[in-house]
Amino acid sequence: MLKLSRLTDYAAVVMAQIARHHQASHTAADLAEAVQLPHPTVSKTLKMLVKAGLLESQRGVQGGYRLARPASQITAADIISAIEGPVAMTECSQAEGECELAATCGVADNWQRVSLAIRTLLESVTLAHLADTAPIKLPVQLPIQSISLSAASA
Amino acid sequence: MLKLSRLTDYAAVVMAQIARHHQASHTAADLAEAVQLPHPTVSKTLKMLVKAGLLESQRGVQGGYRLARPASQITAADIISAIEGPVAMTECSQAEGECELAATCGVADNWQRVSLAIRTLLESVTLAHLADTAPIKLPVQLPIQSISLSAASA
DNA sequence: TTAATTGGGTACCATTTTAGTCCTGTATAA
DNA sequence: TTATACAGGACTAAAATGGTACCCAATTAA
Repeated sequence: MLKLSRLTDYAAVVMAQIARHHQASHTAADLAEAVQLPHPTVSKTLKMLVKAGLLESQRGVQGGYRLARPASQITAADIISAIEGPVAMTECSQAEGECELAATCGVADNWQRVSLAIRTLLESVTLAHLADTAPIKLPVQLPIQSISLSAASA
Repeated sequence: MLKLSRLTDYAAVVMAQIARHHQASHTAADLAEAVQLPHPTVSKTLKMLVKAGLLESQRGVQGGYRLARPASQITAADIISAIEGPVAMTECSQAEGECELAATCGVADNWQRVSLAIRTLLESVTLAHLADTAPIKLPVQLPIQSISLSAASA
């Protein structure tokens, strides 16, 4: 499936919710209500997003969460890595050559290039795009050109 | 991480191995030896690839596995979906609107577009590319243009 | 026709990952 | 000072994943 974990999904939904009302501060309880998910789970997700620097939090009365920067400067890749860690398709495309099968593998390098292309794609999609109810019409063509999967030939 | 399962990784390595010697028939045992993985695991992977129509098998003496079609006509997306099922980033991007949170979600459509872009990218990478020890220099720019993530605006 | 070879299918178990919950602590504003 | 709300971590339950074993089916050559 190559799919996102459920928590990552929640994170995107919650971030979009905050982005649509970015002027206000949102409590975990309000957000949980808005997106119809259990409070503790939403809370956990929010904490991860704070730790990743995508949200800022304020404790106490009138506290809550706000975007740490404009939605146009937060990418899908940011949200995914906040929850799941770095975007990479294979174990070996993140850690440095720790794979003892490297000798017989023969596809590692090319997987890394594919990985890079996907990462670049995800970096070109912003929270502003995701939160928008209109279809994305972002310039995805452009960043992909800069990938061209031959990047590693340098 | 957005990562492939380990079996998918194995599948890619095994497929690449077969692709590099596509004239011969490969037994599960030979392949397991070549890629240094346990025989039963490789065997299981091979069966999935056969079921997906990417490999053909021949039983009996002198039997083994061969590519069902040229490596240039087998894509990374084919291999991934053979093992993990359809390439999709979220639950709801494969099944038809079964998500009861759709009302409060608000990001489903856009995730689907991202999903589509990734799928198209993976479809543009062939087994021939993966098996090649030289860096991929494939025309990834072109298919991406056809995505442009505005496809769903139609 | 029979024996050896090789894949096919299924069921099972162990491990890991994921998800969800709870508890206790800390900061803040009224 | 008290109610509110986030911070951090521990814990548990559930699910997915990976790996193994076993027995069956097909093919071929002697």
